[in-house]
Amino acid sequence: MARPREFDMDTALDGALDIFWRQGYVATNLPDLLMAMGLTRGSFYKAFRDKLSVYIAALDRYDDQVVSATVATLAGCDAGSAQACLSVLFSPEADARKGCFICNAVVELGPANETVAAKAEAMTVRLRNGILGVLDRFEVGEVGEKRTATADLILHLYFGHKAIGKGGKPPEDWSAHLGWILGQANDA
Amino acid sequence: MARPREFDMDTALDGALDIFWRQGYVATNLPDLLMAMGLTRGSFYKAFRDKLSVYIAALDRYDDQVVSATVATLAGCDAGSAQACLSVLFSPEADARKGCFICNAVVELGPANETVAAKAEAMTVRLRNGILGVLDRFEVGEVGEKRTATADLILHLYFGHKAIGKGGKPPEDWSAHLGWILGQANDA
DNA sequence: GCCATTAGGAACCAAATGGTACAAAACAAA
DNA sequence: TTTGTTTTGTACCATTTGGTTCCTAATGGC
Repeated sequence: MARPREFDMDTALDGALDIFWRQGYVATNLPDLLMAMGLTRGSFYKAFRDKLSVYIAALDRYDDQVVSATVATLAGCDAGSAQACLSVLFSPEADARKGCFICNAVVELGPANETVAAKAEAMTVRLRNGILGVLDRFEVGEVGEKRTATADLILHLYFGHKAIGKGGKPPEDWSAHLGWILGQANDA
Repeated sequence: MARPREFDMDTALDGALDIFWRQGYVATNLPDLLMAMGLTRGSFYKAFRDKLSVYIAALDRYDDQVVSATVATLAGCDAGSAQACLSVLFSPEADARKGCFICNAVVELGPANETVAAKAEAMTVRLRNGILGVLDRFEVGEVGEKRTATADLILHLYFGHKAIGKGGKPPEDWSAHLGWILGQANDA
């Protein structure tokens, strides 16, 4: 009935996520964004409302791809210990300088944009629940309150780990620290 | 011999630090910055080179004021345990939504500005050494390698704590977690 | 092959940005 | 009081920004 679009929506959003993740919102101007998405101005504004809405779409895509994959890995882990399952959160990454997109979004747009702040908060909760699920599965910490505290602790550590990574420190293996925390949670 | 400046340099820099810390670099336009610093365009460009140089001056001021105070508190702490001394890093703050200026700087300008990245790195090292000093003083962890790893762990936790705070979660008391980590470091 | 409909592309635009120029004012020394 | 110097404030400017317009091209149903 009409001319079909030539670009692939998922590919374009992946490109947007990558460059926003890497450079942030304002540091990515429209030409940069268009290049990363592989489309031109006309197609861009035909398919999306504006730059901010694409950023929010990238945030959603991060949720669908990265956060979901992480949570699924945590849930489906068949390793023998909580430490082994949770270590996926701290494994060295190819491009650690990108940091954590959730943290980046909170820092840059969170204070000024309620939608961004809310989505970041939701993703944070998803991660926390994923961690908590592992602790529950392995019965780390006897009582519920202690478990949630431990989950929070690991979540904080995760964010800190990502923040340091964005700062440029070479990624290290932090799984040993997990052992400490989990061991202590069981002892207490 | 000439007309003296009417504004106080330290007060102006404090204002710049506050608004940059709170809003970030790009979200703070020149009128905002001038308002926060309490001076007008002419005075601004007479006293400073440009907006970026003021941001970097604010970074230095953060180092001089906040980081130095934290390090000094850690060094001068006469409490009876490492946990008590280190808990200052996690005490609830009046305005947690500002987050950690080091992390904010790394996220927003670090990837594009080498000076900012270097200064942030230097402050990170200062904090780490401050933590390490406490561990050394209380002989937490038998060997040096273990101590530095523990210091890194606490530093990561600190950054994560600040990141969560900027996200808007109500600040909680995390000193208990310190106990776990430190206890485990001694046990291992 | 026609035609309605939509994508693609380039020229264009208004607004906001950081930064500059310059004149007036305030001060200190002589 | 005069003079030289520096601050202050306002008007102005060039550039970059995200966003719009509008024309052309391509497609699929009839």
